[in-house]
Amino acid sequence: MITQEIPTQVKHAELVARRRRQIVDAAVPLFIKSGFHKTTTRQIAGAAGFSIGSLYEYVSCKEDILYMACDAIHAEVKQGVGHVLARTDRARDALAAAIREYFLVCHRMSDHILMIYQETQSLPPQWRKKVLENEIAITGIFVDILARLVSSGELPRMNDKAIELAAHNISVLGHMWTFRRWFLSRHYSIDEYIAHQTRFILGHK
Amino acid sequence: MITQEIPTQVKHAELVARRRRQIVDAAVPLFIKSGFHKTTTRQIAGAAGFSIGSLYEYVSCKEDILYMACDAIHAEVKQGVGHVLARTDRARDALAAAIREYFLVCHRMSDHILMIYQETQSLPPQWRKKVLENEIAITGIFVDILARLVSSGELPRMNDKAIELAAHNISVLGHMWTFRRWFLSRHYSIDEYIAHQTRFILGHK
DNA sequence: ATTATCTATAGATCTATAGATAATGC
DNA sequence: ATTATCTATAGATCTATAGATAATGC
Repeated sequence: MITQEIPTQVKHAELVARRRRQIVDAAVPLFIKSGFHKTTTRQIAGAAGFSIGSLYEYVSCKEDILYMACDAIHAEVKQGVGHVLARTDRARDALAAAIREYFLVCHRMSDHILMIYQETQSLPPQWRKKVLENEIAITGIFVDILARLVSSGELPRMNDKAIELAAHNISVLGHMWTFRRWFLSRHYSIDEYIAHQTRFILGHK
Repeated sequence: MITQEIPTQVKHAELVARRRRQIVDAAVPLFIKSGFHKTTTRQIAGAAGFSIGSLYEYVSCKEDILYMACDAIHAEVKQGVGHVLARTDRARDALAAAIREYFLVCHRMSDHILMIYQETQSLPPQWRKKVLENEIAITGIFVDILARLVSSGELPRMNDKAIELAAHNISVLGHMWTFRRWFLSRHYSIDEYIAHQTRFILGHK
């Protein structure tokens, strides 16, 4: 949880968590709309329903807010995809199902994922590192699925490096829907996109 | 050429072109290092070797500089890949060769391509549109190659939508090397990356 | 004379904090 | 009393331009 990582003078821990949630909920749409740099701390405080002074009781700088926003988005993506792993399905279709689930999450959270692509650079190194680790963790879900299917013989043999790269490819092809959406959505529905990309990933069969 | 699109009071056209090239050459490394918003117009003018006053004789606003920078980068990418098309090779290897050439351009221009991903949002709509059109033009190169190979029977039949999406995938998997480089380059050399991705794209054969 | 460049600054922000006020809980 | 919130603002920028100066070409 973010709450532990950013210092605050406020004692009541549950209040800190609540206010920070308010801050994130206020900030994300603003960052999506105007970008990090053009969004002011006053706007965020206003949208969250308190004053600029109070805002700074819960964060130490504007960058903290961006980090909390990125972290919350990644948490939601993880949660959206995570329950796919729960199904201990070993069928080859398990991969297609996981891809579908993940791509639908990317579709639903298109603006949010795009925002992370655009603003990660604005994070201080320590926060950026954490955000990139989250990205790896999400890719890791696909590494697991692929490895399982390969070892059970549902997918052709691949070495670890090939598996890892395939997992990155799946991650990125999901993101592609978000950062090329301005083009893709004019030519493909999300279902068409998923169908085509699944075929592409599984080897044009 | 950019030169025609941005108004200026300066008469001598060749001077305008030269100064704008200076501006772009000065701005790109600064944008890469600090991002668009944290780079000041003064820094750019200074790095270009003239004053802030002169800078504004050649651009009407800071965003113009970003647009010129993105445009110059895309021109270089196009040029780097374009000469692949010149070879009217119809062998199946033509695709592998084109992928290789393109991925090497992405490798060489890693920082530049990443910068475009991060800063396109900061462009005014009219400039953003042009930058995205450039992106489509580059993808178009792969559409052409794929279409040619399909129609000559070197690649299995695919409908137009599948071809177009495959071309986008190639473009984006090249970009992936730039925006996941912090991870990928620790695990794969660019040659390994190209080898794996070529196999992935051509269908895991 | 005309054109290009420079210096100095107007004007507009925006982040982060200090100090004052309001709300809470023992 | 202690804790949380608010108001007001210090301090630091930064973009873009106006007006003065230097360079160029007929």
